[in-house]
Amino acid sequence: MLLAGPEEASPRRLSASAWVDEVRAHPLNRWVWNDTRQWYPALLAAGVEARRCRDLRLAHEILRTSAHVTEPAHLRAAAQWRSADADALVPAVDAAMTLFDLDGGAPRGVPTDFDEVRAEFDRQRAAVATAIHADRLQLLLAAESAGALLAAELHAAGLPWSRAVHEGILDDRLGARSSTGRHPARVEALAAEVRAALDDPTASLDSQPKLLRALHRAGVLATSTSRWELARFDHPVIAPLLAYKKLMRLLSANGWAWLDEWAPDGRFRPVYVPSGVVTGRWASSGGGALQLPRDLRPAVRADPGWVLVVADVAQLEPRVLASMARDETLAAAARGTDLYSGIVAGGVVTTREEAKFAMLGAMYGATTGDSGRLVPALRRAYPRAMGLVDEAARVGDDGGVVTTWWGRSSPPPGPDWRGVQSAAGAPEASEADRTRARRSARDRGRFTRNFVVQGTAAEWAAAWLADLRTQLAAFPLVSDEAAAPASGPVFSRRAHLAFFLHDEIIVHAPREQAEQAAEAVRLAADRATALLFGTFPIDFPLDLRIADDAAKA
DNA sequence: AGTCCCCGCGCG
DNA sequence: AAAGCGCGCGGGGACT
Repeated sequence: MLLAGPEEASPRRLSASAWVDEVRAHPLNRWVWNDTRQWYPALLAAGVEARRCRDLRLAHEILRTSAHVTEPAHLRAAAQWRSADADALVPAVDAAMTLFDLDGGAPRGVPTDFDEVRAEFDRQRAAVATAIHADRLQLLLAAESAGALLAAELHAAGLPWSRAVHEGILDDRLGARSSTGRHPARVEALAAEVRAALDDPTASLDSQPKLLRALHRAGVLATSTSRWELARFDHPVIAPLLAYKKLMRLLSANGWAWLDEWAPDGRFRPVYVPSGVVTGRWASSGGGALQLPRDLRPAVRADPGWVLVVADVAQLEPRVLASMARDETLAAAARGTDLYSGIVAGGVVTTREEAKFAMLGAMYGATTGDSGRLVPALRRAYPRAMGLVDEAARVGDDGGVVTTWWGRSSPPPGPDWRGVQSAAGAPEASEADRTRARRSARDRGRFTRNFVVQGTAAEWAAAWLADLRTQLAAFPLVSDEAAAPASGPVFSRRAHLAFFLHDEIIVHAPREQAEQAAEAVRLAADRATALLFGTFPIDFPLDLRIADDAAKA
């Protein structure tokens, strides 16, 4: 059951087939539905695109907790719309789903009943109407919903993936694949080297406790087996062991098994989870889409006659911070392409690396080490920007809630956190109680410090994506297959988004649309900046290239 | 056999 | 080299 139609008109009930016809006839309408994941994959498979929507499930989550919503009581009472309660019931995106299911499938997840869907839409409109910064919340809900559409489209499109290139990298790095169930040749050779250096022919290298004991027996008194700690030791076992660990990582995370499971047909199709992170960042599920190793990027390869437009934003988070805080000094340092060089040019620190670690330290809450040591210099140079994150940390430390530019609020502290704090305040509290409470308050302060920046950066990225997606939807189809019966996503015949990772996008484009797509990417970034920050003088420069593969320069 | 947690490492 | 934020995943091991 769907609630459909432009929001100005009165909602109507539609059968699935009537709805498909309706979407085709009125592509510019905004469709309101309970949960994009429940309907859109099947529609895409049927060759139907939705241009705009309101995803009530995602919007509910934002509005229920936003500090800018002054009257949340009705929304909060509608617990059936909470994702956390409903998610366990939502079928996997890839579940065999046909258009018949749209009418007859057993309803699961958030409510599908027409009247309940309409009631939730009304609750949300009322909540926004009385909210502070209602205009920003509207933008957030629109961007969030566009993200929901895009997530389904990205999955349907897939990231073009060359099995041959991937296999070539594996052969090159790991050596020949064993046919006898053993590790590949180079991995086996390194394992033998490690065991020889340990003088322990049966040492187990893949079990952390066993490896640590074997190292101790050989005189390497490490406390962990992490790469950073092992690298400090001067012992013949270290070099082959680190090499072994590196190769084993490639083998287990992105080896032949990964290739067979996640890119069997020349497309990598992760499940994207918009707002899967509390800050509003996307998460992903399956295949490790958010952790594709740099070394494997050459395997991302455009189809014949197509190219990739690969673009990322340079230093997105510090630029967002400067804009939120209206810090014109930091914004001036950010002018041009490299914010960190701008900080050095301002005489704040002496090297680009120092500028980078100081800025990361300021946004993450570093207190010790080189990073923590450099933060005070930044605080002196950019009091407005640093004041914003310091204040966010103070609020979190104090048990409060912080909110992004467009109105997404951090979760309030849970009962465990409050329990630790109140225990430390009791008369009989021990020093250990107070220490634990201070540490937990600081931990939360670092979280809220980062939340406002990471969350607003996610909003900038969402605005960028939504604008770009709309632009690309107007590109002409390039093949003459339009006359053929619809099958598969329509957008696979024109430039379309194929990947998104926090501050980076990949567009897969027919060669003749490449320049136009690249221009759309740039224009979308400029519009996103204006949409969030108006006329504040800040640059969000893109690193953009058009290439056959996505290898980093 | 299934479930949970830890460790380590990949990404932004 | 830097230890500060947010994730997902695979492997091992402890437990039921």
